[in-house]
Amino acid sequence: MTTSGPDPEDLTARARIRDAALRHFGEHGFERTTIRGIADTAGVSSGLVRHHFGSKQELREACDAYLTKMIRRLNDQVRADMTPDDVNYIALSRAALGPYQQYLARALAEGWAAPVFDGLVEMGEQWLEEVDGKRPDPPYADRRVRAALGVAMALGVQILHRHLSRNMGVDMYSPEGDHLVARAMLDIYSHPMISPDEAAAMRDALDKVRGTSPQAERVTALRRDEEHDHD
Amino acid sequence: MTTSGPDPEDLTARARIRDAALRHFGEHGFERTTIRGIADTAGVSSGLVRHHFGSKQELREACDAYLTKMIRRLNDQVRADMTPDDVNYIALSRAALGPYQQYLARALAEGWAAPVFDGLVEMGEQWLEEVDGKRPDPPYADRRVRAALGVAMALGVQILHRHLSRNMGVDMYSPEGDHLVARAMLDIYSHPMISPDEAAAMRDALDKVRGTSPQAERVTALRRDEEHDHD
DNA sequence: ACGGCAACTACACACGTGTGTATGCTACTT
DNA sequence: AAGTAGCATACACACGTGTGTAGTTGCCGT
Repeated sequence: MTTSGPDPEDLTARARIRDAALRHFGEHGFERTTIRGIADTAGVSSGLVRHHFGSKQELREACDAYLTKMIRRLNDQVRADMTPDDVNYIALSRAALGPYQQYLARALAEGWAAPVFDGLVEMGEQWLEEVDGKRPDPPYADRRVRAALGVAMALGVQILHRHLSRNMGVDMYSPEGDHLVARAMLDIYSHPMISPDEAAAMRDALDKVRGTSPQAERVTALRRDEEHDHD
Repeated sequence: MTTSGPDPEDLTARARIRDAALRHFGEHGFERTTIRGIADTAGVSSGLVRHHFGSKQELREACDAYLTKMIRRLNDQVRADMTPDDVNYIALSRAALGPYQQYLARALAEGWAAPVFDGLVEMGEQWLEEVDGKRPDPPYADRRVRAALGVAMALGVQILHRHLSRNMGVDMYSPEGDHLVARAMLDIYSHPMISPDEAAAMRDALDKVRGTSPQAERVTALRRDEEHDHD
């Protein structure tokens, strides 16, 4: 559909604009991104951006829709040819999202791209459905909630990549950084951070107190302190 | 220091502005936040904001510094009176950050507030130092990297609270939502998502291939597909 | 060949917003 | 009582940026 661009090898202008928007939104966020900037990288005039996508808002929604479709396709594919020894579908997802990770992280952090998030949750849910069978004890919480939390945690790593890179000393997206992250993630995912008995105790405490906790006083005390010394 | 405001019960104007800025930045992000809006909620004129803090940028940095100091104090306190049965320092941190969670999440997602993040990593590192002793096997990765990843993951939940609330059906910051999240988090933290043997296999694979993986082809295939059907 | 439609551009407008400056006001000091 | 320093306000300017509109090119079907 649509006509071919000046060079058949190249993408159509509309696609180029979309890609440029993806990059700009991802790198600078929605607000700081200018339509003129997008048009510039796409090699078109700013008016054309408006011509194809009605407004800045609609352009972003188009980006979301594009990624949503991609996620859904990825979902189907994973669901289709998932083999037992191919457990680290996480790595596959990350690789597939590839250049759009940045945009995805930004958009999600800004509260948008809901369908994308939900798609990921759906994937996580399917995965949990399979994994839950191997568990001896029943899960504490609803599967969807756990899936959503898992997705949010995984995305947190992407969103905060700057801070992570700084703390690691190497860029997270460089080969070394990626390797480092993968190793650490593997370690985290394969080891419980809380022992079963501790967890049980905390669960009891959680279901019991529910309202005011002994920590509340401490917190308020902390905040009172801080008000005294000069800002 | 500084003079007392019109009402000694109230905070000084400077503090009120800072708090208002914290709220505005947290709710709407840096770009969408206007100085006039902050001044409005603080009950002062926009000029006064500029008078106290030089510019919008400096105001944000002041907010960061304020939170950094608070985090550091929290760090010290936790380090001081941490008792064995008081493992869930996470809940304490969350409670202490309280109304600033929103700001923190936004600022970190936008790449700022580096000292705050580093402070949290430091706390996580200390905690890991204690926990690592109980482990039978040596960790796969550097402690700081694991701490940083843990912090990023925990913060991801805060940053993506909107999406989580939507998927849970209740507001994450409501009592019910908080309870739900706490339960699920407890479940996640107390159960490894990957079994030890799987982890070992994946670790071997990870250290081995390193370069091109069999997934690469699949991914490119995925992306090729998507280029054909009309946008 | 020609009309029409879509792709694309250039230009201008309106508005929000950060920032600068001049001015009034209050409270404390000597 | 007067002066002075800090607190607070109002007003105006400059600039970026989203959006609207008119105009131009080029391709395709009849």
